[in-house]
Amino acid sequence: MPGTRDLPHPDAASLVLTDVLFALSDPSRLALVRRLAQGPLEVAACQPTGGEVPKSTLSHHLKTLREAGVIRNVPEGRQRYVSLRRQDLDDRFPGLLDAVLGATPE
Amino acid sequence: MPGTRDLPHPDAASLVLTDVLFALSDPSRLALVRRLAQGPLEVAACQPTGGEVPKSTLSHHLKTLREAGVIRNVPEGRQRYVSLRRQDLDDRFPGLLDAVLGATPE
DNA sequence: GGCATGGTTCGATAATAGTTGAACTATCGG
DNA sequence: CCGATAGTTCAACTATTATCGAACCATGCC
Repeated sequence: MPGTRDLPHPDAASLVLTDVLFALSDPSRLALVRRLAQGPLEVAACQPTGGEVPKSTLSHHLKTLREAGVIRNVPEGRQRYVSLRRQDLDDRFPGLLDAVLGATPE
Repeated sequence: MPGTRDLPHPDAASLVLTDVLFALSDPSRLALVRRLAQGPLEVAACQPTGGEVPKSTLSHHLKTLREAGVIRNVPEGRQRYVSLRRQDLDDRFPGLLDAVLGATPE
């Protein structure tokens, strides 16, 4: 029975602001979100540019972002696609994502 | 020599996004920021409505917000005035504060 | 089936953050 | 000067979060 690999995602209406802010408050997670703003990535491609991070560490950050409702993580064949829940975030917290992504890096 | 009671505040240009997001990611701190959006308060008035919190705990939260550049905390006679650094935040991270304050509480 | 691939989950440990009482500092009113 | 007031800082403890190896689980290909 396929589909057992689906991970739980909060639905758009129940996103909690402080959870989202916390998920975005980590520099490595925020950097990933910026990259996801340009399009979905498979998990392996979520590695920070330059440095290698253990799979388990990366997976943990993905979990934090997913449980806050910032990203979606769906199985696709042997891999998984990670994408930004842009529309859901915009619906729930209008302007928030734009403000975060629009801020100058430093 | 008065003025020794001044606490350090980061200047507007050097605010760090992840620090601001982290400071706002705590429910009790965010609740305080919402109240400060309506005007400055003395520290004693920063107590959460209803429950009493030890002074040291409140002071710690104020420190987190101040060091992130979210609030200003200035001595005024025997007390201190706490205010939201709205203009500085708007300059540095346009739209962020509005999005956070505009979000429906739940 | 057997095995490599792509990832999550578990468990342990290290690091960071929150909570609080007590000590301390500064100011104002007698 | 003395005491009360308004808050910060310190130090100790607890709780949450981050990191990472190892175990585990599906999937796809041979």
